[in-house]
Amino acid sequence: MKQTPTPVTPRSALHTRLEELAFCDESDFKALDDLLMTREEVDAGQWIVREGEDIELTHVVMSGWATRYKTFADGRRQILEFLLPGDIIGLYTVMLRRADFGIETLTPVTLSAYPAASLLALASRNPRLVFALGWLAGQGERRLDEHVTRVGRRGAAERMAHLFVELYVRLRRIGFERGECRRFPLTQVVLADALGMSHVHANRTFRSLARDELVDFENGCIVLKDIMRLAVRCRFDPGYLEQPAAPDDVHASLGESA
Amino acid sequence: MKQTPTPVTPRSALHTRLEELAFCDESDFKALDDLLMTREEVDAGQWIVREGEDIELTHVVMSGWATRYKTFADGRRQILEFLLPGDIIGLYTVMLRRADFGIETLTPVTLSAYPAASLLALASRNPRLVFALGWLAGQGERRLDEHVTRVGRRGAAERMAHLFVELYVRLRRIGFERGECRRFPLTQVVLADALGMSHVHANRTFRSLARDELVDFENGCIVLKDIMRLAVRCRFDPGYLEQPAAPDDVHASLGESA
DNA sequence: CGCAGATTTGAGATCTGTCAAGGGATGTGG
DNA sequence: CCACATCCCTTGACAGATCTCAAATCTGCG
Repeated sequence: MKQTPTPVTPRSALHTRLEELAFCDESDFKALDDLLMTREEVDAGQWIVREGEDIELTHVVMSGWATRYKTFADGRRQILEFLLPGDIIGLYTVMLRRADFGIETLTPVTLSAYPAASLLALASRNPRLVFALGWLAGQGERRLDEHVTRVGRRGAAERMAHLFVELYVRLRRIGFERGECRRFPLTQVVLADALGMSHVHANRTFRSLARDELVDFENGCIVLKDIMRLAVRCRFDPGYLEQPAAPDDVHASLGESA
Repeated sequence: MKQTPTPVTPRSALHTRLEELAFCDESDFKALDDLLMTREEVDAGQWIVREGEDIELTHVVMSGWATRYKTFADGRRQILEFLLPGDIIGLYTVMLRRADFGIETLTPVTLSAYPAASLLALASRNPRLVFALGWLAGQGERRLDEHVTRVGRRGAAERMAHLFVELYVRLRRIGFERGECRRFPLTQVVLADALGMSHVHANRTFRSLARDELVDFENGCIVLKDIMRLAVRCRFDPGYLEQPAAPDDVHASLGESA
């Protein structure tokens, strides 16, 4: 019988995502494991990265929830994305050195980290793995694209429903079971900062969804009650979360060099 | 006397940006030139990439303006970013194969393109160049971050002013002269789609800025009249556009393998 | 218990969207 | 050359969405 103290065992979320790509072989996964030897536990509500800080390590979320955000001098805040297990923080922020965003945990979080140069060293020995990580970065950028359209072109209820469905799909994909992928440790203030609205309006919008029995609030957690209807409500198109395989010529090119 | 038919000679914008990085040597630039041999002229208002289309080539904008955007079935549209000379379209969209965004020209555009596998082949011979391109991708992601906060957390006038200043800074950086970097070939509908507001409100907001003599509309072009006051109006912080050098360990690591 | 943080609700002000209409510039065909 | 269509900018009026201010409730915690 397996002993899994956390819902998702460390590293498995990242493995799960890369396995879907069907691109890396055993030596790649081995190299990844070697890269991610370190483990760090962080409490909820803590900073992982401070805005404006120089970054020397690339972090990988192994378990827990975090947010990446920007703040204004006057206190306004915009959450750029939610970081879930298997997400890499600033794959090339390392190249840029300075982070102009902050990272804060929403729950206790387990992190791994590696220095930028390690990844570069890996490039010559495990090019497919480096490519796969770049592919993860590409997925992150697509989600950011969708976040722009969500905030820019959707009404409040549609916007909130859309975020909920995205989070649900992402959680499912990394192996969370039926119950766990519907429970979000999100405060309504956090929700408001992610969706670009006031916390008062976030509450009203949430209440409205709750009246329609699409969501509920239990024990400080947001709970999705009817994902299908939520998806319909916001005309959710999962295209931007899909994980297509790499083109053949890329396969060929990396196959040689491996 | 130089013969320069276009304000920015082909390829120079990309060169200019990479030179600022002070990271690539002559052999890298040579490899870049070889990569970007093709040239394609596209009229204004044309598609370069259609939404949902499979992409097999990575495009680089050599001259002209284009937009990257997403549309909804009901006609709503959100512009994700403006593409200027030296910008690379979907550096790793190639990895993801399918583009879930469209690219459309605002002016006549000159493009270069190369197949994804070429870049991978380059990785072993010119790792610094590939790194530098990734660094450009990182800058793009930062701009997208800022776009999210702009749309999510700024009022209409502040939002518009902020976009204007960003475009100004980007144009300056790639070598446009004083006059040229203040003239934008933007329709107010385009502005509205970028800023996430209705075209009517975009017009009112623009008029309001024009009344304050911050901008003007001449000959179908938006013209910035007072950049300093625009920057003050939106508390513009250029941090996210800065181009820090790569960390030392990255230098060291790539120096060896070159 | 008392505090701190989170949710919830109301009321009024403000912002923004929609609908509608007019004007100016440009291009096309007769 | 004119008539006409098209595209874009502009404005007004009104409806609706959203923000701010304010206050009440609730919950977990020391």
